[in-house]
Amino acid sequence: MPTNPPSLAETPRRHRTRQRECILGWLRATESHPTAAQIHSGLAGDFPGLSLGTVYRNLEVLVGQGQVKAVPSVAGAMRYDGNPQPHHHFICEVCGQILDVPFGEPRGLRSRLEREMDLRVRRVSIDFLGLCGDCEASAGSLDE
Amino acid sequence: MPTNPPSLAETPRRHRTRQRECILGWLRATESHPTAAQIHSGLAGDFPGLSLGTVYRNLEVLVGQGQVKAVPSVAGAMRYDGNPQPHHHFICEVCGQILDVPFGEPRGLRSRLEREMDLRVRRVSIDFLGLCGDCEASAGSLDE
DNA sequence: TTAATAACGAGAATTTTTCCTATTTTGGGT
DNA sequence: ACCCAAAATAGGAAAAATTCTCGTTATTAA
Repeated sequence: MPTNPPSLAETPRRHRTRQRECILGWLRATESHPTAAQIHSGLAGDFPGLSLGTVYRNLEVLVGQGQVKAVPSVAGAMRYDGNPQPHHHFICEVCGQILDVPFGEPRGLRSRLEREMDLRVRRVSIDFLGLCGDCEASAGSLDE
Repeated sequence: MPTNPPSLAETPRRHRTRQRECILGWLRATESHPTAAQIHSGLAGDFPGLSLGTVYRNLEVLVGQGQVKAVPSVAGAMRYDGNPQPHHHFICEVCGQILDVPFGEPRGLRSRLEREMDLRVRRVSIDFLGLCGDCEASAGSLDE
């Protein structure tokens, strides 16, 4: 059950709603790559009645439009990223924090795969796993 | 809630159990990067009473030992990979299939990040997203 | 204004994952 | 071979994450 088949057919004409704009705005305003539940409670102040289902529904739409990226994590819930620019992530294996990586995809990577494997690459996602500065500092003293 | 803190302390002495060996064997024998539920039902013939909890528990152990890799997916459940060698994945956005990529990490990638961002990289995971050969063939005629 | 329909909120339903408990298995000494 | 404590198991309950249903409301274009 993948998300978006590459069909360009019948795209519904989206209505602009306060809810969707707030979700997108909130996501753009944070660096934290939150879960759907975190977005929901973060918005609870402005939207006393915002439902979690609405958050999920809109994230799906925004991901489909390419305005938001879904970041699957090795542990726990899906994280969402309001940065639409192509970029990669560093994930701290201790605290779970996700950081944006300030450089792009190595040149020639996707064409190499397409050349070797008869398939079409549409995007490349690179995750760096390790210890963030803080966690390295506090763990470094114990085992090394 | 990340999986394995980098503590090298108290590793319990594992017992060898038929269940765990079958899970690992089954995973090594397939190319398909199955979910925990698929492993469970795939093994149901040999183990009439194998519980899904046992599958999850053992996968967790095997991942901790580095014998199995957990592959988070953009949509749906966690996938598991019995190939312990460092390698990367291609994921078909249409059929969801996961394929192993026959080459490794571009040189200098992790050191570049460590140089730029004050952190420790322990591994790099590259996912190529796109259309597999079959799906490209059947979709190519519609929208292109 | 009105018709068409996208989106909403609430909650039920599903799916995925973890946790708990009594019971069984394991490996190491006897 | 027998005993023991630690570790693992099945099974089911429970929690967490996500999707779906449905009656209602909001948005858009005509």
